[in-house]
Amino acid sequence: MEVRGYGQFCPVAMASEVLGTRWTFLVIRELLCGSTRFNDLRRGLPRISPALLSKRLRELETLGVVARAHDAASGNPVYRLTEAGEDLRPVVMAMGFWGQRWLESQLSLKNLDPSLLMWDMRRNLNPSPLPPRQVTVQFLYRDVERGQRRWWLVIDNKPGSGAVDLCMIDPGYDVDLHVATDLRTMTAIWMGLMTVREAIRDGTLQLVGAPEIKARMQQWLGLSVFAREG
Amino acid sequence: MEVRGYGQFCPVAMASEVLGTRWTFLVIRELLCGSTRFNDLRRGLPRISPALLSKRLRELETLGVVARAHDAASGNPVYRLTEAGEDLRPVVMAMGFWGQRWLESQLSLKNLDPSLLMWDMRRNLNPSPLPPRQVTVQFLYRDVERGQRRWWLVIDNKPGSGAVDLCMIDPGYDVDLHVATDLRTMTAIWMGLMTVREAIRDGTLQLVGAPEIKARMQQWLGLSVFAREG
DNA sequence: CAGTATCCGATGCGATACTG
DNA sequence: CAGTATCGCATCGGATACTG
Repeated sequence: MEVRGYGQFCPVAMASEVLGTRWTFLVIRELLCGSTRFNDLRRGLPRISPALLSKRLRELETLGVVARAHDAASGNPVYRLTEAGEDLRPVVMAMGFWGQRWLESQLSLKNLDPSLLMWDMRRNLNPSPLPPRQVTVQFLYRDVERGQRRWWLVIDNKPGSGAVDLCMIDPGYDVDLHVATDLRTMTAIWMGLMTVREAIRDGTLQLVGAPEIKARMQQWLGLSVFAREG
Repeated sequence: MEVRGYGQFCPVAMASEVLGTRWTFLVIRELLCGSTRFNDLRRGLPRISPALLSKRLRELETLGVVARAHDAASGNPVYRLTEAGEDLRPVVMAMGFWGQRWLESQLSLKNLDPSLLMWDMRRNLNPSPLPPRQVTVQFLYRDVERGQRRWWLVIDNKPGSGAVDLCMIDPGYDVDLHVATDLRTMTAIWMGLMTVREAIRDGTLQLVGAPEIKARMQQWLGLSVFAREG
């Protein structure tokens, strides 16, 4: 049971463990979230083997859910959802809300993973509440092993941009905000199980840095899409 | 690929073939439709082996989706959905609508099965447009092998009742309406892909019998829950 | 970067038979 | 009626290594 898990805290993953063909819903979720390249998909699904990902993509292609193409510029293969694939969004969302509501307490916080959390945060971050310049936020997970303890989000928020980079090695920029917490707390916030304010009051989250960035963390931190109604 | 099919025309089955753990969504569908006993479930899932059904029920029980109890009167085991299980309805419906929309043309009409169709019709039949007395409708599928060619629905529509019986052997009552068609046509009507009126006009469906029952067939024939929006 | 190739143990699951 | 027991093949899928 344990060995076969997806190692993900995402509610879709938890629902899929019993209901779904292995990895299939998660591949679709990654595509729905906007990943298009093979190794981007692998990044969102760290435990999938390349052989199986390839197989799943071919199956979904046969089913008419995925279309394989080549990027005009780079010539790299890209995978996109067809209209039928996009239409699976309600199914995946329904699974996610159900998992969030009914499986969260059992599984969510047993499948912590800093890289998936940070990768999701990078993807959903909302730069608009941030000042219109480059912003660097450092995350320190006190309870995580040395190699994955520190992360940097570098948000290029100059007007017209909005790109977010995720680094595991110090990018060298001045840090605008230091976030220190434990992985479980940050994941719970991300899942909408608690708020930034509550975590600060509990003493499980500390913020040091620019007050205007600190104050709006709950806003620029885009929450998991399943966090709202859960 | 063919041997592993569910042999069902239900859109949930078609969607499950690729997306779901084998049989799991269909077991849930049966429970959502109101089956509670082991052999009722088997009836709605003719190709499942008893061992696998048993296994799935135990898995769903572990997951908190199904609760096993004993019928007070008979002492027989009954399986019911918990609140979490009922809450899967949106997921199953989303899968069904998706399957209906995107997989229907490929698969629906390749998985014809008279017993499943009649069993579904029995379950969803709406007696209220029928006269308030016992009504017997005979179905004749011209293209089906002798053993499954003829079916009778006996609707006890006396005030306060509403029970529907399905027979494969002549119950001996006077038949109020004779329906003669082919299996594909009747399935298409059931799926909402065509109407009774259209089938009559095409000449693929003939009705002989009481005019008031004939005229309201589209009404008393409750359609598949996926027929509406598809 | 984007996959294939190969291996092999684990399991999934269908078929059949049997039991309280 | 409501399952369990057993068998055995097929496939699934993880790990690892390799290729254009």
